[in-house]
Amino acid sequence: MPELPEVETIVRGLKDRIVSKKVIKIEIKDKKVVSTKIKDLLPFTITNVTRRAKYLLFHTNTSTTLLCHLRMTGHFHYPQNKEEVQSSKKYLAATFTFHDNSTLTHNSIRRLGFLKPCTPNELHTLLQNLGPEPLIISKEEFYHRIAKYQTGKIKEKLMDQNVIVGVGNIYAQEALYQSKIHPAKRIDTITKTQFNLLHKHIQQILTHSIQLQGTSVKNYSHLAGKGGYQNHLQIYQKEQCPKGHATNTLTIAGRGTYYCPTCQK
DNA sequence: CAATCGTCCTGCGGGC
DNA sequence: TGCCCGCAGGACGATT
Repeated sequence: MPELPEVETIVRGLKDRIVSKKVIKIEIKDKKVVSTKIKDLLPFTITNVTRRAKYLLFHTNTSTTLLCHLRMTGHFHYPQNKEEVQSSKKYLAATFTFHDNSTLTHNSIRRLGFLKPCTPNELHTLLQNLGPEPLIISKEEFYHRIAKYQTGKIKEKLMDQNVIVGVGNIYAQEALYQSKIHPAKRIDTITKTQFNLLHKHIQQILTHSIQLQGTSVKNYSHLAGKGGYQNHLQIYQKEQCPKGHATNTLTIAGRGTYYCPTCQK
């Protein structure tokens, strides 16, 4: 469920807390989620934490970078007291101990994500097919990248990380609602004006959500608590749209999709 | 070539 | 009350 704003919030929180810290010990509890090869790097220093698409990158003072994808339910804890230490043990995948004795845990409920070391080549291979960042892409490039899939459904391509990154199920639905575009609308029936509107709304929604530290539905929380954008959702999991029309649901690319048949054409 | 399907995984909610 | 089933979904590989 973490999409761009949630991952960005987590990255900023980690950056503030662990950059320049030296990792002196790693305990791995879930080998499926956290690769034991990370231990080969010990000891190492975190030199930066960055985001690309929905991936988190932990840069180190070695040539190896730790790559993490949270998938649905991955999260991090940087506990500050005994109570937080206790809650960081739930769904624990790994604990990193720093030279100052503070700890960072990686946790995962559904265990679909991963955290693993990558050489520069491996990193390049894993990330090379990703589309452009939605907050940087121009409206012209946005149009051209999507418009070539003439027969596809618009929501499908908004969520396709090879077309444009960072937008997942929640923000795709919100952007389409605000742009008054039906999520299953064939791409070749969408006008240039509608594309421009969609581009604008995606940027506005993602920016607003980053300001509010993301959307907290179900399992997401950033390092300092819950986000605030869930209070601004207009269509996702709503029975009525903001104008009071009854919503419908349908499945697109295997994902539940809410839309307003009155507002979205 | 693009579109669709199955897979991974566990918590949760509905139904009986 | 308790159990079982199916759903939730991001990304990727296999299949159509």
